[in-house]
Amino acid sequence: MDNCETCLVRNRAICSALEPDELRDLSRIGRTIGIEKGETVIWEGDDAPIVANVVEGMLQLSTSTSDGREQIVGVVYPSDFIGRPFGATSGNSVTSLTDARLCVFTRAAFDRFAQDHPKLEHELLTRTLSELDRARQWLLFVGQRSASERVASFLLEMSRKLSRETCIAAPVPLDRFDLPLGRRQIADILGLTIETVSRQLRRLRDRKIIDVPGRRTIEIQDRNALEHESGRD
Amino acid sequence: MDNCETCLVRNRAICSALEPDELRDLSRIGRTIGIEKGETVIWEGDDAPIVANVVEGMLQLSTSTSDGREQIVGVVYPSDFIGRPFGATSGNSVTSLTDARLCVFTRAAFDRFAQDHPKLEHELLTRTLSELDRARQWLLFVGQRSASERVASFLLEMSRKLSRETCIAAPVPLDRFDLPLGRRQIADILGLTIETVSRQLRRLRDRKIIDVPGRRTIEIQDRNALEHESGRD
DNA sequence: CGATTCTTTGACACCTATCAATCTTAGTGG
DNA sequence: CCACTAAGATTGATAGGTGTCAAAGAATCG
Repeated sequence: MDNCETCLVRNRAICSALEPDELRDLSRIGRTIGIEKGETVIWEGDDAPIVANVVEGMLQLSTSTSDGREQIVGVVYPSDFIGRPFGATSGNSVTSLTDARLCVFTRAAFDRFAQDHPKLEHELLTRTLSELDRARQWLLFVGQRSASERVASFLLEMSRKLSRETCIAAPVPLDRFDLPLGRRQIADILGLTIETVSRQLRRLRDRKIIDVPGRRTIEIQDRNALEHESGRD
Repeated sequence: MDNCETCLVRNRAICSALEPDELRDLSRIGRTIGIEKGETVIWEGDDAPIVANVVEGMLQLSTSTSDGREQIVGVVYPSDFIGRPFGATSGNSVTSLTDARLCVFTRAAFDRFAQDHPKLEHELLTRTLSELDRARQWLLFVGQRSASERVASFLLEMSRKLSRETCIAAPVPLDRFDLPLGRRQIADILGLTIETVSRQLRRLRDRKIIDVPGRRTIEIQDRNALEHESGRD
């Protein structure tokens, strides 16, 4: 790996659990790669040969059914960990939604390193537990929320997440931002169709809760109303 | 705890990662409790004071929305681990669906023990990773499957799970079994209403794929057809 | 520009939730 | 042992929300 010292996620990724010298050891078995939007780095069903930290960008975790439908089961952001260490096959594909940078390790090397560094494992464990909670929260979301609630929640989440990207110091939700995803992807994330997403955006626009000046630009005009639409979560 | 030697889940729960002497140490900080059907042992939002292994029975993990709807986000079986160690608040309630037996630890004691036993943490980590995969699989399920697919899958899952309960050695799916759940609970698990569940069961019965001799008894008459209904997963 | 891709919009059908009534079962007390 | 009751389950009628299909409208890229 190039230089952990200047790494954007140095203090947020699992590496934060390590001492400087341990970090140097870890850096020796990893390397940073750039990937393009749309690239799939891990395939569902493979026993993926790699694991990685997300340094920059946004990626989707997805599973598909035998009849071709696809559901996005998670979205990961910088500092999140991807891949399935310790020898089980990956249950989902990982595909980048935007251009991205990853700090990757071969699974074998990572497994070995983790074995010798319980602190790292502990950190990974607490993260995984949180991730599990998030997944279950999402379950609630997809299982019981109406299309309008889903779209509203999605916009709010984006507004929060994107602000972290632009300005880590002051995570104030943005009122205007560009979606890094197309309608197709939004629909897959929310478990809806593109048409329904489109119609819901229209409805929010008609009611002056948001504006959609460009195809991918969102401007939140009435945040309270949007939160109300989301079902207050 | 009473006696790990005779414990039903000794070889399947996280304890399986420990040596006999370590196990004895762990047993000193835990104890076995019986709980009744319907009892809630962990409440959503609390920073639950306990964690536990499920020894016997079936419990649900659930989250509820501000407007009172409830979604079951997971079901746990013997040998599964419940609770949220390492100081975060629990994102969901844990309620027993049947009478059950748990092997409980105070969170503080468990956290301390885990710190000194990386093997235990490692085991917990791999389990949590698997659990995460399961949750994401379920997400696909709730997000994209029709009512008939959900009910069919549910019956198949039950047929598998219940056979493990009755005969650990030979996990052959049962063709006739009693559901430990009422319609309300099934509906919550599947993200449907009780009426829809009822109608789907009727439909399967009409087509001679299953029989429902008693309110809670299911008899699978055409397993292939049922698997076909489930969308083959 | 022309072509391709993405998005919006419309009409329609279908699935599931909702509401309401009936039927069944289990539990209770006379 | 038999009403009686309350809870659970089934069934029916209806309405509403989404998906589907089809077409038209923007935007992007060569």
